[in-house]
Amino acid sequence: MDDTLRDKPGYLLRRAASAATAELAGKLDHLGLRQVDASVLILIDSNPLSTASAIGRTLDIQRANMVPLLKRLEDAGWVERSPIDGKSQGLNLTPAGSAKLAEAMAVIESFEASLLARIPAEHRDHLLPALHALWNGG
Amino acid sequence: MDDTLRDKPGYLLRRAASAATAELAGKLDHLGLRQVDASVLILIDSNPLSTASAIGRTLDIQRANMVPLLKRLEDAGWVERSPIDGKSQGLNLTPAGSAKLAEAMAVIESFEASLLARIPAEHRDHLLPALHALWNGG
DNA sequence: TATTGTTATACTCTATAACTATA
DNA sequence: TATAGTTATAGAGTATAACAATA
Repeated sequence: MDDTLRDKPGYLLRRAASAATAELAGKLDHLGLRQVDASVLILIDSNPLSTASAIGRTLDIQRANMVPLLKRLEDAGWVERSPIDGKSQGLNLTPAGSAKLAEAMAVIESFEASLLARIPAEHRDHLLPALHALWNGG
Repeated sequence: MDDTLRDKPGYLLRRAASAATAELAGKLDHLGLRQVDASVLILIDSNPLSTASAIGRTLDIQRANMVPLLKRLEDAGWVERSPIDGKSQGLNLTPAGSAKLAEAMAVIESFEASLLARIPAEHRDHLLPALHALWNGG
């Protein structure tokens, strides 16, 4: 099959992202985490007391879809809420959440390192700047 | 919001792909096409008489999901089938399908060019080799 | 035995609309 | 007026299992 699409940057981008996504998802699955769960844990950890809405805005997740997501993290005992004012709730990691995040970070960092290792050295350092330009230049 | 994720290649890859995907989807929408429709038209064009199963394998689309997809393209008058043997059917573009593909290609190529143009010149030529290594090196 | 095309179905992810309460 | 949290729901997209017919 002649795959004419192989050299189209948009197609390649999608396929590479999809392959990487699937691979990482498989590794995080062993921890009982989806990628989005890990992303939320990371953001809460580096932004204690931020709200569900703010986390959602950063990750492009609708407010409404944050509800079941956070419920899952709360039910697992990884995240807790504390009232900020009458309408907002600040999110924080529990000790169990911090421990789970540490496990997740180990998986993620080894995965990211392995991603970069696959790229020939002469191209490697150009990937992040290029992706950054693509993401923001839209 | 401190976005710790900004410099993780896997995350950046996913966000860049998602942004590019959404942008191209918007442009193809004017033609009544989804991205996957365009991909299928492209592959049929460069591989006449290939089967639905073969197209699906190349694009990582399940056989079962090719059925409604091809039905849509057939109903639009862009694709036709001709029996290869008792169990396989070869796919081809109709003249209307070729015309639609030409429109789609114009959109896609201008989009791809604009994607590359966003990348600073010193990084630009490294993107495709890097993505290729990521996609295949999994 | 393996493959093609197909049907039916379930599951995940995401989007939208509406509502309450508070800032 | 705008925002936070929530509920309910709809729509894509994708995955799985099963089947008949053919290679």
